[in-house]
Amino acid sequence: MTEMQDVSETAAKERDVTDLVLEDILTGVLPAGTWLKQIDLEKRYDCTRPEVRRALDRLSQKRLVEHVPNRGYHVYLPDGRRAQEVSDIRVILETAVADLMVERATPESIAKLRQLARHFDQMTMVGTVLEHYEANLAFHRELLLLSGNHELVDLVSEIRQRTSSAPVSQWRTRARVERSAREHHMMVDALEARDVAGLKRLIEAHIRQTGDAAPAEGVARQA
Amino acid sequence: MTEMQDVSETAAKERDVTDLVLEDILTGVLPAGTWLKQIDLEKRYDCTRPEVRRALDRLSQKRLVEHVPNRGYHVYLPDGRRAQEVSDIRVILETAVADLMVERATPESIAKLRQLARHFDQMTMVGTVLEHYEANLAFHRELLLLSGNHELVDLVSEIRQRTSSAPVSQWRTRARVERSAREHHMMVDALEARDVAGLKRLIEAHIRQTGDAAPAEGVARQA
DNA sequence: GTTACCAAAATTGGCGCCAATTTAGGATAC
DNA sequence: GTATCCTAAATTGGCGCCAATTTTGGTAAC
Repeated sequence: MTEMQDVSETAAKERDVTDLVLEDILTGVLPAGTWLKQIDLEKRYDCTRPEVRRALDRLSQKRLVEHVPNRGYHVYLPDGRRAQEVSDIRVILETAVADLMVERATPESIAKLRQLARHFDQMTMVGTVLEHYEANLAFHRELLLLSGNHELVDLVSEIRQRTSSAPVSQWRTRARVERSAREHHMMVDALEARDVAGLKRLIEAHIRQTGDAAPAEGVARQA
Repeated sequence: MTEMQDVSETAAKERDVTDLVLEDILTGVLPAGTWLKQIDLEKRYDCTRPEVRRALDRLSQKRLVEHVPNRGYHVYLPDGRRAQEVSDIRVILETAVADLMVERATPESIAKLRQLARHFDQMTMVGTVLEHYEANLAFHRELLLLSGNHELVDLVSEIRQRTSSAPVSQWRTRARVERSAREHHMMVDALEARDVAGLKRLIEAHIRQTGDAAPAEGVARQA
């Protein structure tokens, strides 16, 4: 089992326990399969028993941890099929509104997206895993926000968390991260050029993390 | 405020409190805006205080009730824009996999869908609001299941609950319900005829509850 | 040496009490 | 007669204790 000493984060004292546990799962501090003992969490986050139980209940509702009656809670083991299905859903949702995003993009929103893409670049160099993760989240939130559908933004943020360890562990390789950073800028380019088809292709490749986003440049000249 | 007497449902005694409250919200027993006092719920469902609080916390995570600190929980007021956005999301998701559904449909699955559609018809005549609601849910679950994406099935079931009172209250009109029943059968027809475009059109009209199942070329049109 | 059983330690989870905050009603002052 | 303040009732919500179940370690029997 993983070490579970009290880390005494006085700065993070006031934040919600659920978020703290969530962060530690997403950043890989609590690896998949780990049994989350209530006493350990109580000490680790310096909180009370009911707070721990509320957090665990919420996370099990979000399907991030599994609850086994009279046995406890443990972090979900990576499920290849489920991860694939979540990716499929994200591709459907995020490409479906590509035309809306292009339609509603303004110079101001494009500038903001560029800034967020650059911020992600910076976090690649200096920044914790969590800051990096949140920078990525912020970029995609802002991009989706262009669709005008706030529920969609929240929903994607939600299901994105469902494949916890998989994407974060993939980020461990620097090559992968650097390509993600480049793809962010390419998406903003496609948006600026009002290239819907190219944007869709980029989004799909970005989510699937496959290499083939090749013919984006060629189509970009149209419109 | 609504009456909150103990209904003494001995049959439903063993079920989870969360589901019981959820049902009462979805069926309109607890109308939008109602303040859910913990003491009342305790008596109504014959359960303990912690159980009530867990249920309320879960429902507020699902965004079905709103939590106001030191004030309590109340059923979310209907939000037209949000309902519209959820509908848009459902249209995107359910039409996106129409081709997969046609591709994977077998004589057996079509027969099962027919049976579920007929079951919905029956519940139109004899059956409580809840049974009716669940019959509808069962049909759509089975239909979506054809896509092979289990996560998608769960996700749609989830977001379907986010517009609680709106769809159920619309069901109050008999004409609306009867058209829904007819549309179910038409969907199975389209599935059997392997008519992907027609199926998509039907699904969109069914979700949007608009009469025109004619020319819906785009996927996610927004007002 | 291995297996089965029993007991002790640990962990989960149900439940109720009490403090803190809010709300409503009444009394008093203007 | 009305507005304001103050008090009392009601409600929320934090917290800890204890019973029930599981796990683990040791011992004895085969």
